[in-house]
Amino acid sequence: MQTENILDKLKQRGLRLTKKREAIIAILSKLGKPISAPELLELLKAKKIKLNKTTVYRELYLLREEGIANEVQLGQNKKYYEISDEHHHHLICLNCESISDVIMDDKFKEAEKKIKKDKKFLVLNHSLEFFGLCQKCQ
Amino acid sequence: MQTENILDKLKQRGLRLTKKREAIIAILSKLGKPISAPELLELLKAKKIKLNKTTVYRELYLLREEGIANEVQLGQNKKYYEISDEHHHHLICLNCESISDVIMDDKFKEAEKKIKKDKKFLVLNHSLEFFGLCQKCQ
DNA sequence: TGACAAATGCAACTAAGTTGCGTATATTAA
DNA sequence: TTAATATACGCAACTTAGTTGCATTTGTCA
Repeated sequence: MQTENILDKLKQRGLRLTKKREAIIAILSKLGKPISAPELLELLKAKKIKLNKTTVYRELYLLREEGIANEVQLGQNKKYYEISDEHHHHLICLNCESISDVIMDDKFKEAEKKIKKDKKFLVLNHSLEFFGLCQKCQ
Repeated sequence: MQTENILDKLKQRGLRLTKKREAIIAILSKLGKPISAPELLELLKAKKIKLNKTTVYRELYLLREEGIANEVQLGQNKKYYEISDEHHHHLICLNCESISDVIMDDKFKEAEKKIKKDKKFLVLNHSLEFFGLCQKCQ
């Protein structure tokens, strides 16, 4: 989703268009891969955009509420955020910690039916991450 | 793996058999599902076994080093630990937060080959968790 | 039983994330 | 253009998970 479209969507929901909000959305939108709150804070600081960590956390929460961003857990002890997009998974390099996306033809529909049948557990979503070595680090 | 077998294995590696170590291993072994360090600490306290959180963290680290326990990330902001067993995945209830195991016939061998071919990324391991509602919470 | 390494405790610390509350600002209606 | 007001933001203090350094205790084996 493009930055402009996101801002329009937020405006339609009665939310304000502030410089700081735009900056956060622009970063998430252009980055194209998950980023953590502390990393986002660093990036904003590097771009000379002053804003408090509370604001960053609240903004990320809001973007999730509005269905614009997703939270993903990538093995570290912090959460990562990315613009909601086509359903995909991640490749996480155990050496350099780089993250990239991977789209898989969904093998899970069938598995989820089986889980419902065998375990009586209703699957609403799933997370799948691959850990290993990226091309550079092999 | 049974508590006794684990203790034998540790002894063979020159590690000591203490009451506290035994208590931690017994809990992990009998529980049969992932538990977090704070939860483990609570459980030990309830059983009147006094031990410091540093010890718990160090013990969990050691058990991982020895290949006896696994660390899993389940969407919360803490890590979970379980005795290493047959490769499996987890069902996590979004309502009551209960966790259970599920074994899937592995669909990933092929997917991992494709990732190697398309992305030049070498997969060493993966994590897959299903989020939804358990039978009670539906 | 004594020596010594392994195990444990304690206190102080870091890092991620949260909460309450007061102030500032974007937006809308006049 | 301005005034009202709800949203956005900052700040300080807090919580929770996890770590580190160092001193003390304890299991094991000779």
